[in-house]
Amino acid sequence: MEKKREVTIYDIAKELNVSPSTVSRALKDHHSIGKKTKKAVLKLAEERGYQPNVIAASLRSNRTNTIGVITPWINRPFISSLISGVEMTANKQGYNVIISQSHDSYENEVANAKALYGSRIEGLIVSLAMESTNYDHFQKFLKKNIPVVFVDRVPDDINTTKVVINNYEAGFKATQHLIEQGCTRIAHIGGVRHRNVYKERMDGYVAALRQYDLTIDDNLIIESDRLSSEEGFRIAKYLLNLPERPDGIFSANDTAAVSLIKYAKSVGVDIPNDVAVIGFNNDPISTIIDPPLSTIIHPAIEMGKLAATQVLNREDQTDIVKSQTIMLDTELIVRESSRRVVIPKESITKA
Amino acid sequence: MEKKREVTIYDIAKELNVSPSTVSRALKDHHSIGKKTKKAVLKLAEERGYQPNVIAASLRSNRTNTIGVITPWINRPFISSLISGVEMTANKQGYNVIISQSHDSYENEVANAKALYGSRIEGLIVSLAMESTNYDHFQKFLKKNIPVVFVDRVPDDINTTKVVINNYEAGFKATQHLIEQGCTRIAHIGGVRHRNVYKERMDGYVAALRQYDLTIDDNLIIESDRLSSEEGFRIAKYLLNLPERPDGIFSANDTAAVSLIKYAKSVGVDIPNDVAVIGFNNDPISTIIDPPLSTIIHPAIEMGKLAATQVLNREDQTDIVKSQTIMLDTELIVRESSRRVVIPKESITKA
DNA sequence: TAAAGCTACGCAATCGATTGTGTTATCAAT
DNA sequence: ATTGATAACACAATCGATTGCGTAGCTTTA
Repeated sequence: MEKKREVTIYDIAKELNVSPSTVSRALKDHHSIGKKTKKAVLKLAEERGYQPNVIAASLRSNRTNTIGVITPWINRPFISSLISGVEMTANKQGYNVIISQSHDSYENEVANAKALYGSRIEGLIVSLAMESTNYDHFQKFLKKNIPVVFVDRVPDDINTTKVVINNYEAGFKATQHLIEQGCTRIAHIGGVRHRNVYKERMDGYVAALRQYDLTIDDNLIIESDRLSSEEGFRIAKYLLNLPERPDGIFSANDTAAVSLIKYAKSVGVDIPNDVAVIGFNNDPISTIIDPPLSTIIHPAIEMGKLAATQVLNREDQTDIVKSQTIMLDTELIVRESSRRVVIPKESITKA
Repeated sequence: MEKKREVTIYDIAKELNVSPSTVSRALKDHHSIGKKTKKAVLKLAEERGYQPNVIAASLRSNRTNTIGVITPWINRPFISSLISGVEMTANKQGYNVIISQSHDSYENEVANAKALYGSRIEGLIVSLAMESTNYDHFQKFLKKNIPVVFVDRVPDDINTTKVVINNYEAGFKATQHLIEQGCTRIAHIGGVRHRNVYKERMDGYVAALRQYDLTIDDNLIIESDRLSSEEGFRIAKYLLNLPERPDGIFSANDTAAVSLIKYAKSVGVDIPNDVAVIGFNNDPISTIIDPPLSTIIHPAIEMGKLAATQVLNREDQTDIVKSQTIMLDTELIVRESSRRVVIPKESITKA
C-alpha cells in the first residue's frame, strides 16, 4: 500500500508556478496577493483536497489551538456537564480539548499536568483532586504565561483565575431553608475541610445556625472524604441513631443525601417530618428518590463555558489582571424531602 | 516580560560541543552514542529543564500521539463512563484524548470528524449521532489508514472495528425475564430503528415473544427518537391507558422506564404486580427509583478501554483484519420493578 | 521625465527534532 | 605497517507552513 503523500502548499505552488509563500498568503487571504492568484490558489487547493498541516503551522507559530482539562473523574454528572460546557465554547472557537482525570489522586494530577504541559496546550482548566494540597505543578504554566483556570474545586493560595459557585451562600441558604421549615437540630454531612467547596458549604451552614441562634453541635458535623453512597449509609446510620436525633440534615452532595433518605425509609424515619433533608448538586437521582430531594443547583455547563471563555480570552493578553474569581449564584430547589406542612414560627425572619 | 525561550537540543548540543543529532540520539538512548556522551547529555538536559518539543517531533515523524473521540454527548452516565475508559488506556499508553460532541446532530458529527482529521489524530473512536445514517465523513480516515473504532452506536455498512454489547441477547433476556414473571402482554419502548442498538434490542424482544408464542402487537411497540424523561411520561400515559393494558414493559433505556414508573405510581398502577418493568443501562437512577428498576448492565468503562485498545493496537499494523466486531456480554439485573411473587406457569420452559 | 509610491510576489530563514549518509578515530588482525 | 572493521559522532536534508525583507514592474505625481 503506497503512502499517499498529503498535498502541501509546495505542490500547489509548483503547479501554479508561484512560490509557497504566495500560496500560504493566498490561503490566508493576505492583502498583498492579487485576486487572480488568490482565486487560482483557492481553486487548486480545493481540487487537490489540500489540508493544511496544523502541526507544521504549530511548530512555526508556536500555537497548538488546544486546551487541556484535568478533573478528578469525568463520569460524574456535574463534571461531565462541566466538560461538556468547556467543549462547546472551545469547539466554537476552533480549539481542541484534551481531557485527563486525576482519579482524585495528587500523583495523577501532577502527572497529567506534566503531560499536558509537554503537549504544549495553550490553556488549562482544572478541578482539583480531593487529595491535592500542593499546587506547584501548575506553576510552570503560569511562568510561561499559559492561563490556568480553576473550576469548582479550587486552591486558595494561588494567584490565578477561578470559576466557582457561591458555596458559602448556598450552604447558608440550604441551612436557612431547613430552619424555616422548623428544624432546630440540623446536622451537616460535609466533605474534606481542605477542599474549598466543602469548607465553604460548612461555613455557610454554621453561619446560618449562628444567625438563628441555634447551637452548633460538633457531633452533628460529619466530615467524609468520599461522600459516596456507602458513606451516606454509614453516616445515616450514625446520625439517625443518635440519642438526640437531628431533625434536619444538610448534605454537601446528593449522593449521600439520597442514601440517607433510603436508610431513613428502611428504618421508618419519616422524611421530611421526622427529618428534613437537603442535598447539593441537583443530580438526576435527586428527582427520582422518593420523596424528591431538595437540593442546590450547580450551573455546571455554564461553569464549563465560562472557564473556557476565561482561558481563551486570557491569551495574548497582558497580565494586568492576573487573578480573578468569578462566583456564580446557585439556586435553592425545594422539593418534598424538606417541605413541611408546619408553619414556621413568626419569630423567624427571612434574611 | 521577556519571552523565555525553551531549551532545545541545539542549546544542549552547543554547550556540550556535540551536534544536535547526537543529543537527539542520546536522549533516545540510541546505541551509536557513547556512554559518556549519553550521560553528559542526559545530565545537562535535566539541569536545563529540557522539554522535548512534541510539535517538532510530530512534524518530522508524522505522529501526534493523539486520538479523537466523537460522541453524541458527554454528560450522560453511559458515555462519560465510556470516555473515562478511553482516557485511562490512552493515558497509560502515552496518548492524548481529544473529545468532541455531536449533540446527536449529523452536521456536527461531520464537522467534528473534519476538525479531528485536520488535527492529525492517529485514531478515532465514535459513537454515532442519533441522526446519522450516512458515514462518508469517516472514509477519509480509513483511506489514510487511520483506525476508526465505533462503539455502542455503530453503523452496519462500514468496514471497520466495532465494540458493542449484545443488544439482541440483552433484549431477549429482558423480555424473557418478564415472560418468566408471568407477563403475557409485553410492551416495548424503543429508540429509532435505524440505530443498531435500538433495532437489535427490539429484535431480541420480538424473538423472545415468538419463542414463547406470545402475540406481537404493534400497538405495544413504541419508537421514540429521544427516550427522554418527558417522552417516558408521554409514552407511559399512552401505554397505561390502553384498553388492554400491557402487564410488562421493556424499555430501551432507564430514563424512560423510570418516568414510566413514576407515572404509574401517580395513577395507582402497581409496579410490578400490575405492570412489571425493566429498563436498560443501569443508570444510577435505576437504583434510586422505588421500586428499584430491573435493568441491563452495560460495561461502559470496559467498552471504552477496549475501544481504545483496538484503536491503539491497530496502528502500524497491516490491514489484514480490517473489520472486526467485538461483542460484549450484558447482565440482567433483576430488581423489584419486575420481580413478582407469582410462580410462572410450568408451561414456560427456560430457553 | 525622474523620483516616489504601490502592487504583487519571491527568497530564504525559521520553528525543533529526526535520520540517512557520511566521516573520523581507534583497534584488531594479518 | 597496512587494511578492514567498528565505534562514535557530525552534516545536512527534511517535515510544511510562516514571515521579514527584498525587488521587479507599473502607476502616479511634480
